[in-house]
Amino acid sequence: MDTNGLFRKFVAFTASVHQVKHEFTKDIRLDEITPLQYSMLEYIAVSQPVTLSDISDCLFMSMPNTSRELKKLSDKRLCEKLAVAGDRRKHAIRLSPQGQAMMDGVFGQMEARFMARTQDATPELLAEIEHALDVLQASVFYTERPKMGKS
Amino acid sequence: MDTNGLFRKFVAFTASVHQVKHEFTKDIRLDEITPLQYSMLEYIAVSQPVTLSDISDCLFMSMPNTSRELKKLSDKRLCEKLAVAGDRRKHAIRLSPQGQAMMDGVFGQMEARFMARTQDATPELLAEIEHALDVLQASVFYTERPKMGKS
DNA sequence: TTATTTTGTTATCAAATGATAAGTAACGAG
DNA sequence: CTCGTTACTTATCATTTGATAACAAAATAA
Repeated sequence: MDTNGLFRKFVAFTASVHQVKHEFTKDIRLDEITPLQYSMLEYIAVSQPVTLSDISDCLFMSMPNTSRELKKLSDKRLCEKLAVAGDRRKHAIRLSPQGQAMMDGVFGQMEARFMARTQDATPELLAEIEHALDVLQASVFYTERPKMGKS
Repeated sequence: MDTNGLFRKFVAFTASVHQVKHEFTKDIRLDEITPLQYSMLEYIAVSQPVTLSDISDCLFMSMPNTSRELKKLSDKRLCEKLAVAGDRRKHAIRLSPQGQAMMDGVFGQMEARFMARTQDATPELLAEIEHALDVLQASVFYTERPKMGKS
């Protein structure tokens, strides 16, 4: 079968995803925040609570750099480190109310742009889009299980 | 309808795509090349021939920075600038044979990883994946038409 | 022809990011 | 308790990337 053609579609597709994601977010990044810091906030927003190691693993950043950038976010009052019961080395990282408000605003803008692209879609097409997202995430764009944590 | 749920899937999906793309490419980037330069090479490989402005527009880089980084790629003999008939300001940028060989190797590695994820898929699932890529690219992940060129 | 726009270049500077070494505190095994 | 491991921090340095100003050559318009 034409697996090579499928691979080419995969390449073109990932390029489009990168580009569209960038178009959706490029002009709504507040000052006070670098692109890397934004990606950390987005990750925290979706996966909170997280640990420093989670961020480091998922964003492919070294621990020292993760620590440094997170400190800047904490200094800006955009996220908080809470002690974790049971292991005092770890911190549960969450968005602060300000950080949550900021990310709510960002996601709101993104959602508006997303809906602008889907508003003319029929219910059938919407269902198809949702199904397509599910299929691809399950079969191709799944993320390797990171080495699991403990009990 | 649950457009909000769909948007959340969109957000999770784009995050997965970024991550998987990174996992596919992180350890096959040769020395001699920075991440930004790699993204330029990948874009050139897929869209060649391109102009400097094309790269600048599609990769959201300023012209001066695009020019600088492309010069480094040219110095490394990974791409070539050819004169364009009809407009001597423009250059048709292509991969050099060395650059093409390098990108062939990179895409080969990526394809192996892609196939590792799809080798157990039935022909029906493969068809479904292909259809899903088409649907999403047409309805959500299409890129805005940049201001068109000339005649 | 002259003026304006397009396409690209060069130079310079600041900021963001990556990499490494060294250190600390808490946990867990023996 | 001691030792090794985990989770994280601090400091430092080099590289990469982004931003801006100033320029030049070719095309296009007037």
